[in-house]
Amino acid sequence: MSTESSSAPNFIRNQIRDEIEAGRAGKIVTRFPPEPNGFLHIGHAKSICLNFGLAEQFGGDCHLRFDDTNPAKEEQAYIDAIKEDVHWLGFEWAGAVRFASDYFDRLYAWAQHLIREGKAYVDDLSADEIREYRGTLTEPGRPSPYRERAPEESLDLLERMRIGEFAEGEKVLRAKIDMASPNINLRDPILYRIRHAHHHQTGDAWKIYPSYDFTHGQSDALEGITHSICTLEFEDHRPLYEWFLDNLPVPARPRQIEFARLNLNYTLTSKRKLKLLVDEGIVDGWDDPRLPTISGMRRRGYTPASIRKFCEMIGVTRADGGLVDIAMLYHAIRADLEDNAPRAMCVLKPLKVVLTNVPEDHEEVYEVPGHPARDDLGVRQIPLTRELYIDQDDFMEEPPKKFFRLAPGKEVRLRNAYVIRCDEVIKGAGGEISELRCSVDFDTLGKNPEGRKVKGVIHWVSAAHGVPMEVRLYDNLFQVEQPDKDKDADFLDHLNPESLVVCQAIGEPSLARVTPESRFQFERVGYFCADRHAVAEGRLVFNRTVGLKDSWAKIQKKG
RNA sequence: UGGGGUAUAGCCAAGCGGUAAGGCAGCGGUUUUUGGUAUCGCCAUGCGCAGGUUCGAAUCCUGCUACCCCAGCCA
Repeated sequence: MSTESSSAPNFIRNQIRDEIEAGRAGKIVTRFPPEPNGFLHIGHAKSICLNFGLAEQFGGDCHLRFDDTNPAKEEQAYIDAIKEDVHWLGFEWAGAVRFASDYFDRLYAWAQHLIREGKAYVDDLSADEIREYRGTLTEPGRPSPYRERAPEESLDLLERMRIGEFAEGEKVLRAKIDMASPNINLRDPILYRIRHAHHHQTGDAWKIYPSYDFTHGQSDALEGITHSICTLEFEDHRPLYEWFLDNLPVPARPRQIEFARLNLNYTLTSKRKLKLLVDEGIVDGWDDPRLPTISGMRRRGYTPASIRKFCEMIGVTRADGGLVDIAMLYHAIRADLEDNAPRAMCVLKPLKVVLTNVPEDHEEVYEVPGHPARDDLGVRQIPLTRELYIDQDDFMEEPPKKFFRLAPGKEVRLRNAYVIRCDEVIKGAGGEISELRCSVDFDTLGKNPEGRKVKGVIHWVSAAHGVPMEVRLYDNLFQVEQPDKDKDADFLDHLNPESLVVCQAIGEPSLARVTPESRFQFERVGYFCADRHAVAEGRLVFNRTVGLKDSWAKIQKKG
C-alpha cells in the first residue's frame, strides 16, 4: 500500500535511515497524536503520511493516540471521525487506539514523584498573577511566593485538587525549573490544572487534567515511541519534553523531531477557524466539499491515493513560512482520476438543439468505451435522438476567430456521433437564445467529413433520455491566497461568493444509477463525484472535484 | 532591544567541498472524435546579502539582512 510514498527522501527519513545503518536504532515506532477537538484536515494528512509512512518504510509501527487532556474542547464524535479519516486515507495503526488519558494514573504518580523530589509545587497564584510573574520575552520572571512550599503540603493540595476540593483556577501544579530562563516554556510550566469537566474517556474520575507538556513526552515514552514527530512551533518545548524524560523514571527515551506545517494558498488550516465556519453555518458541516478537511475532500471527490501523492509531492522540511500552491493538489487528483475515472457526458447548462433532418421517432444507440485507455472500465450506451442538449458554453452567436465550437453556419462534431451544422438560432421574447436548429451530416459517423476539417468536438445528451441531476460546482472557499494573513482583519471578508454554484444539469442515461462516491470524468468539463449523502438518499447529486485543464479559458483571458 | 528556527527559480523541493535533481505553474511543437490525456522541447553562469578559506564553495568560516515561532491554567 501507498508504495508511491516510498521514494521521496526527506530529512527525517534520512536521519532514521542513518540511525539504522549505524546500528543505533531498533524497531521504529512513531505516532499520530491528534486532539479530538475538530476534524482532521490536509495539514494532518501530511503528518499522517509522514508518521505512518515512516513506520511502513522501516518495518516499524505507528500508533494512533488521542491527545485528550482538555475535556472542555473534546468530543467522542471527533474521535470517531478521526479514526474513520485515518483509515480512509489508507493507514492502519498498530494495536488498539490509544489515549493520553490511558496514562492519567501514571502521570499523576509522576507528578507526585516530582513534588517529592522538590521539582514541582502547587501554586495558589491566579492565572493573571502567574502571567504577571512569568515576565516577558525580554524580562525574566519572578518566583511565585508558593514556590518553596513544602512537598508534603503540595502533595496534600494536589490530592485535594484531584478530588475536587477546589474551584477551577484556584490552584495549579507547576514544575520548578527556572523562572529566569530565556525560554519561557521553562519558567515553571503548568503540569496540572483544575477542570470540573466530564471527560469523554475517563468520565468524572478526575477533577484535574495534565497539560500537553506534562503528557506528551511521557506518553511517548510509555508507548516506546522512538521518533516523536511534531510541527515547528513545538521546537521551544523540546527542552521541556526532555526535562521530563530526564527527571522521571520513564521506560524509554523518545526523540522529538520537528518539521514545518503545511500552508496551502486559498485555504485555511486552522482548526479554530474551520470550526467557526462550521458553527456559523457558512459551510455545510465539517465535510463540506469546500473545506480542506479530510472528510470534506473525500466528499468533494479526492481519492486517498491523490492525497498521499500530494503529501509526497510537497515534501517534508524545516523551512517555514512557505506557501504551497493549491495547483499541486489539483494536479494530484487530476492525475489519479485521468487514469481511473470512467467517462460520461453531462450538460451543465443545457441549450436545446433540434436536429432537423432526424425524424421525430428516430433513435440510434452508440456503444462507447467507459475510458479511452481502460478496457476494464467497460462500455456504456449513448442514445441519439432528434432533440438533444448541448452546453451553453459550446455555442456563440458571434464567435471569435479561435472558437472551435458551434456557431451559426458552423460545424462541430458531437462527441461519439455525427458532425452537425447550425442552421438557425431561435430566440425567446427577451432575445435570449432558446434553441438551435441544426442538421446532421450522416456521412461522418466514425470518420472525418469529406473535403473539410471539423476541429471542434462537443459533448451532448439526448433530450428524451438524459437524466436531470444537480451538479455542484465547487471553487476555492476564499478569493485571496492567504485569508488569515492580516491578523487584524476578518478572514470571512475574503470568502469567495462563487465557491458553490449549483447547476440543474442533464447527464447521459448511464448516470441514472450511480452509487455514492463513484467518480467520473464528465468529458470536456471536469471530474465529479456522486455526493455520498444525497445519492444515498436517492437524489442524483454530483460534486465537482476539479475542472479539467482549460486552455480555451486561457486563450480567452489573453484576449 | 530575550530565546528558538528558516532562507536554492513564480511555488514546493533535492543537494551535505568537485562545478545546480525532480515536481507544480508557465511558454512552444507533435498527436488527438475530450481546447483533456500522452509526448517532445524551453524555463537558476547561479543557491538571501557581503566578505573570507580552498585548485575548487549552495555546501566550510565571519558579519549582515529578511521571514517564522514563543509571554494559554490550548495542543
